[in-house]
Amino acid sequence: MKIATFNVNGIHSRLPRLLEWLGEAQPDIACLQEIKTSDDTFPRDAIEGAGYQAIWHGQKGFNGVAVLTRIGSELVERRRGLPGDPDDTHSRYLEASAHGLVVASIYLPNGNPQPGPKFDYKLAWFERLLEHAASLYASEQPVLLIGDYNVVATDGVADIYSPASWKNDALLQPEARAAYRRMLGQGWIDAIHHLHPDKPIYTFWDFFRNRFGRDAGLRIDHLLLNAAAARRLEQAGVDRAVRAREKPSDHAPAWVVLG
DNA sequence: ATGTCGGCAAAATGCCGA
Repeated sequence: MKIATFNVNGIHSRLPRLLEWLGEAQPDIACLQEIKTSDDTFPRDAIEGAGYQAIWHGQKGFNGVAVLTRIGSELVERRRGLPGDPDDTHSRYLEASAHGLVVASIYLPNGNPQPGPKFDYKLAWFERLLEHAASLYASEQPVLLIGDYNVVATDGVADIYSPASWKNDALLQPEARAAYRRMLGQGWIDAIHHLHPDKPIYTFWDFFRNRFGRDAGLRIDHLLLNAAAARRLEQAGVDRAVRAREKPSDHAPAWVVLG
């Protein structure tokens, strides 16, 4: 069973790349982020043409998350949006049951510039995620919280090519890292780190300054597994070739295989 | 400070968010 996450950075512009990747990678479940579309303009027909059904939580112009599974398999929405703030208008969380798993597509706020209200929102959103994640962790069902966490866990080369030019960025700030560590402290396993602890396996390369060409990448898309899911973890990786194609997203798909 | 994208409003360029 293959479960993937892909920040597409605009599902309309990225549709050729997305369909091509679905055909090649054949994930059983795919979580998408930054679909940047209203609910009524989600490209359902094109995705069905590739053999996938979807649920989505859209938003005009920004954010937006989706969960895809193969047509005919289980896909039941459990929750859209995190509890804890009824005034939050951003579409950043979508949780589903699929293939006997609980899976959530997560688009954590970027938080730049920091300090400031956007960084405060990032930390407040993270607190809501932590609270909800604690209740999910204890599930006897396998649970996967996967997506763009917008956090570089450490300054190590497995997480970032070089922290120097990012040291003031929201993705590296101690408060964001502390929140991510608290997720791990609940017991969640960071699948890529767990299977490849010392290897640079980046998921994002900024469009600026030829950063993909120089492999100046960051690992910010994470697949967090509860104990029931981690017991079944067999493989984890990143489809970095997708980032090298024409009109790519700035992220590459990341995935796990569960037995 | 700078660079490059996607998407939007609204007239084709400037804005925001990343």
